[in-house]
Amino acid sequence: MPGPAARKPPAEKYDERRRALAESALITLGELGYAKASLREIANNSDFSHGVVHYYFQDKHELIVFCVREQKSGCVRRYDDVIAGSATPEELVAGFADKLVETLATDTAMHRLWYDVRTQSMFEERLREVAEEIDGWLEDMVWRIVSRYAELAGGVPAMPASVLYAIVDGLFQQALIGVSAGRHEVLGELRTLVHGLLPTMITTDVTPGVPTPA
Amino acid sequence: MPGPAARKPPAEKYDERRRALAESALITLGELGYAKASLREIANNSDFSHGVVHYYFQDKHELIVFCVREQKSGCVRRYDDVIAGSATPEELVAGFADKLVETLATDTAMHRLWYDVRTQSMFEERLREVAEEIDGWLEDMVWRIVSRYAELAGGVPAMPASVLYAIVDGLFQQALIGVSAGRHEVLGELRTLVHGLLPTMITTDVTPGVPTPA
DNA sequence: CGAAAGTCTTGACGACTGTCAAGATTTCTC
DNA sequence: GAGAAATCTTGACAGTCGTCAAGACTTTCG
Repeated sequence: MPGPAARKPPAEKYDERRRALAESALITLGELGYAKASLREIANNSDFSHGVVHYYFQDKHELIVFCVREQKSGCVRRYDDVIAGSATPEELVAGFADKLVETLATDTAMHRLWYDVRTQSMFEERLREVAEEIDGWLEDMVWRIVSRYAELAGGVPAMPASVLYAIVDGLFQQALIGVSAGRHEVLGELRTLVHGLLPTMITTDVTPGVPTPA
Repeated sequence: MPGPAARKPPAEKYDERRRALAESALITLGELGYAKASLREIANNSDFSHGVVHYYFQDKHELIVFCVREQKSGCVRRYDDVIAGSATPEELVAGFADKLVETLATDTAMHRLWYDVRTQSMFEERLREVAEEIDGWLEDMVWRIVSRYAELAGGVPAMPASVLYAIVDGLFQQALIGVSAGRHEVLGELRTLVHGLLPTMITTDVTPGVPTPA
């Protein structure tokens, strides 16, 4: 009985191939989006045939969820270097802004796909789990950035993590829409914006910030 | 030659029916989203048959664009009453927060659809025009709110319109995701958040805000 | 009333979708 | 190298989709 179950030879070979298929799929997914990326189109832009998907994945849904989770998992990790490598608040904010702008310009299609999946999760229950998981990763990432920034600047975050993330996400998404529409000047604007915004996200004296709800 | 061209009898009858069809379509569109709402499903949830769509609209795309533009056009207008009816900054911010929360709870499906269309506009060029148009409406709306708030409070907006909109939109979208997932407590949190956030969006003294990019 | 214009329903079309089974091909093991 | 296991290809399946044409029904108007 062939299939994904009962792996005998080094199961890593299987996982490796699985990952390779997912990486190929990401190209088409990022280009066409969740709804319009068919398995045949995904296979055409890769070295696989359209039938092999069901050898490595149960169905299209499992493939896409795997792809997005894998891609976003690596994306979130990239910011840890910024935190670890910054000794001053100025360094940290510059590193953060640069990374944001860099990934926005480089991985445009991947970010499009993420927002697509998150939006579809409002219509499809099956996507809700992975969307909430990744949203959590991103919120934690923003929180780590702002927390460390506050620490270096001798203050504390002025807003709860969910609010910080919502603001950064709103700005990033608007910039992504701009880049997707060909307005590449938004890249520089986003960098300037982050430089100006981060100081307002912490409290260094008695100035009150946005109170936490509930 | 029957068809949308060459209207003789009161053309308003035609427009009226067109609008009625669009309003019915919004039900299904809001429930299933842009991609999964088929013309047959749209017709099933209405008094029309699936073929009549091409009598009033050239194709599915034109129907959806018409639906979303019509819906959002009315949605944006609702905030003007808040501006006109508020005599103090506190009244304005309370009215704004209440309207946001109210429409979030009442028109959940419509907001889902809007974010869906805007996200799809990053993949489909044909959607870009209407998405940018509506984004402009919303940005103007937020700008009018904050401007009037600043005026009443004796200050000026601390950030450019695009940034104000991106922040409000980020918070609203995060709340929408929460409501769609059944976490209705985010409604109250959003209200509290807006109350705390609006004062930070204007400058009443020499405190500098976020500088405008470019 | 009756003809013409407007409105709508029905059914069909080709294209596309995810899925899967049958078998070809490759890789591994003894 | 033979046989077995793993991997992959191919082709077909049942469904769904947007579109449209043919004609039925309704309204308008002389």
